[in-house]
Amino acid sequence: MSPKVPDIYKQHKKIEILQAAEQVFIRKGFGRVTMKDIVEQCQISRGGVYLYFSSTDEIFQAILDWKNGQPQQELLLIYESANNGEEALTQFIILISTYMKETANSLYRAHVEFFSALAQDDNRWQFVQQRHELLVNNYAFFFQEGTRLGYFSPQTDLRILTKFVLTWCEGFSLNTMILPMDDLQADTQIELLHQYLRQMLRIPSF
Amino acid sequence: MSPKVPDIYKQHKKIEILQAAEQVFIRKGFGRVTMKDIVEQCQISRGGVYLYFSSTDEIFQAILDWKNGQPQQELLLIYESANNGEEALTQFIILISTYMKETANSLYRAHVEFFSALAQDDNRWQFVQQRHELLVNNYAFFFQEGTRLGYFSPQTDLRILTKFVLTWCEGFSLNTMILPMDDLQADTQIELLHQYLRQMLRIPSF
Amino acid sequence: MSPKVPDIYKQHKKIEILQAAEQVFIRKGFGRVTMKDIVEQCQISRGGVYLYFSSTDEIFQAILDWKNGQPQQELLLIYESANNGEEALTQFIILISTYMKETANSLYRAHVEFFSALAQDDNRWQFVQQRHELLVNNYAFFFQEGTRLGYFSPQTDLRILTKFVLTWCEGFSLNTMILPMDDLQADTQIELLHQYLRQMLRIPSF
Amino acid sequence: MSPKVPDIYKQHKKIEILQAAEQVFIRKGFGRVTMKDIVEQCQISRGGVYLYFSSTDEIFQAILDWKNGQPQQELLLIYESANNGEEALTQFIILISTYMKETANSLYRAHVEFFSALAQDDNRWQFVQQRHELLVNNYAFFFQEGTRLGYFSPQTDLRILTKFVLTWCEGFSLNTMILPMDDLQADTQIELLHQYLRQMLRIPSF
DNA sequence: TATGAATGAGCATTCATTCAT
DNA sequence: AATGAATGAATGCTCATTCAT
Repeated sequence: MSPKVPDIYKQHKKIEILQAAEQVFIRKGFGRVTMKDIVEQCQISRGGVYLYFSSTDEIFQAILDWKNGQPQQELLLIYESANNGEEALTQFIILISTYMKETANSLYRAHVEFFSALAQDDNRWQFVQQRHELLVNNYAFFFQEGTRLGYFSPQTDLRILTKFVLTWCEGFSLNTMILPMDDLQADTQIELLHQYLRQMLRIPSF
Repeated sequence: MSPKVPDIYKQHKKIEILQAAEQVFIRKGFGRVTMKDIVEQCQISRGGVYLYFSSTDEIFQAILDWKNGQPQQELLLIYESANNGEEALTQFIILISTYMKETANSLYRAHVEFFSALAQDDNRWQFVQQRHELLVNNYAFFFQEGTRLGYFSPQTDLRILTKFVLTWCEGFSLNTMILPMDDLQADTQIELLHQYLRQMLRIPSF
Repeated sequence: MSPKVPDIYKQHKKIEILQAAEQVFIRKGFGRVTMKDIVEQCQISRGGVYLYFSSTDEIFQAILDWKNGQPQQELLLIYESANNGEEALTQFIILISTYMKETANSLYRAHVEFFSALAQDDNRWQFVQQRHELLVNNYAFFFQEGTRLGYFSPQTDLRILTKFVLTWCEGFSLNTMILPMDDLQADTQIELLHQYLRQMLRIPSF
Repeated sequence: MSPKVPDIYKQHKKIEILQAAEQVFIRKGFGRVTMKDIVEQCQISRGGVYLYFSSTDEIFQAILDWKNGQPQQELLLIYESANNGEEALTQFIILISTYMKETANSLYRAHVEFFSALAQDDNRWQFVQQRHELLVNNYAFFFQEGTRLGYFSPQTDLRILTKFVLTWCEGFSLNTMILPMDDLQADTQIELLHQYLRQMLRIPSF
């Protein structure tokens, strides 16, 4: 009756499956992925996968949870190398533009498909919303920390500014999926964002 | 020799199907829609629908084409009622915020799902890209017209500004699908956009 | 009540359909032919064809009947140019080898498919058998006529010899469909048949 | 790691399906057979059959392959009981006439339909041709063996004679499908073949 | 725990046939 | 007589899910 196999083993097996499944989702998006795809990538039997997860939905969500457990530390590392607001902001811009440009070959495609396919009565909206909340907190903290360090003198509420920026980033990521970089004029757009933030954060000249 | 039933009839029938299908796509998104759903909504027989369209993909694309055939005239109507740049911009903001807030219950969800599910070797990317191009042209024309009328004195390239704004709008629409308006702080974000545009278009004070 | 359109018109229309359908059957064989194929080839409406025939089966059979109405006169024409048994037999061999080699691109393929697909309880076996009977009669008559003319001195019953020859021809036609002429060694085989007949008909030397 | 269910099991299951399918093909010919028919005859689920074969075509071809794997040994067994050419030839005639008379209730019908329905661009012609080649080799070997044993003194190339005989047999099999034995005068025709072979093989009188 | 053969519900698609015009 | 849009039964095929081993 008592579990013979310790939870740690189960956890390990689960992660093994998630890693394999992630590759599938990156490759095929969300909706076209079948259990067969995942099973084949895992090198585990059909029934085996079902012992741990009972649908592609569940697996995908588990991947997102798992990834959330590895929060972006990179943002705050900026302050270890930047000596002033200008430098910090520049590094910030470089960082997020790197993220955004990767979307075409990342889990992002599947992610967008996943929640745009969510039925309105689905009970996973909460999950999606919490994820978004975490993201906002993470980014807002970057600006707050910059302000605390005297790098930024924001002329507006930082949380709302963060949301504004993330909204733009969301759109940019989406467009990255659709358009060639040229059509998007990616770098010029990013430069506009850079200017905007420089101004909104009223970075002291020096 | 001449067709008893003119092409206009076929066109009408097609549109009948598209209208029904649109309801289905709004309700269920893109990927979960089956021909059966559409057939049932149409009140036409299985074979009847196949007479006009041969897949959900084709129907969805036809809906987008059909909608594209009714381009947004509203943007340019603004200049018929607005007396100065400030008024024009305000009306512009109101208009797009209306559009964006509607996304949750519109075809937008299905649209996002449609292209995020597009396989990389799909030959419909071109279609999606052309659609985007049209949108950019449409919006850019609004700003150009405002400039020609002396309402705006843009301090930056209008086309790139348009893209920047549309990028943000894309993100906003997406977030509208995910988040309750409150979490999104929709109006406050829109206000930020308003300020940004007011400044970038250097609307002359009066 | 009385027919406004004379039968002659109906006949003409029927033959129009049969001619078109024959092309389809030659191109596609029997089983893969749909009413749509025939309708498209005819340039007549779907319903129009149904006024005259109600299935592909019926059409195919009508084609065979129609063709049967044009019996092979060529066999007997041989006696108008041949001056002796040897010449008659040679012309006979040339004639049938021509027929048989044509099978790949003729109605023969469809014909074989048609009756091999005939269900055992089908009431069209009789039709097929009558057709075969006609064929035997036609060929037997050639040999009888040759005998009457003193060209042949058959050492066996002519009717059974005819059947034997036709059996071989049937197999040869079939193989023509399957094999390249080279593999079949067509001409060498035909030469064997020639020799066999020369002997069985005991063509007087001269 | 090692498969719990060995390949032998899969092979067995395949053969189970083929046996059931063969009954269906014998009963219905080739073209009218649906997967549903085969599924029902197998007493296996729809998906179950698809696990092993993905179309009726594939199944039919597998049946032919499987049958080919059991080559006709009977021909050569003749030489174990026959004491001279006359006896060998007589047994040969009896054997093939038995084969040919069975065609009406055998797979032959389906076989004829199968290849007469083959589209010209089909890649299975090769398969059909190889099958024919095998058949020729098999029969030719019989005559060669008889010659080696001194039973036959052929006055013509044995391979071409084999082809000639097989051509006739093909036609006879076909006619067996179409005609009642009486109309065909089967035994009399076979007697003609017997005489012909006796002569061509110049069986030494004794 | 783990396996993978088997299941069968469910959707896509075709096509002979009808019928209002 | 002729049309061709419309029908819906029938089939092919896939895939999530189960279960005996």
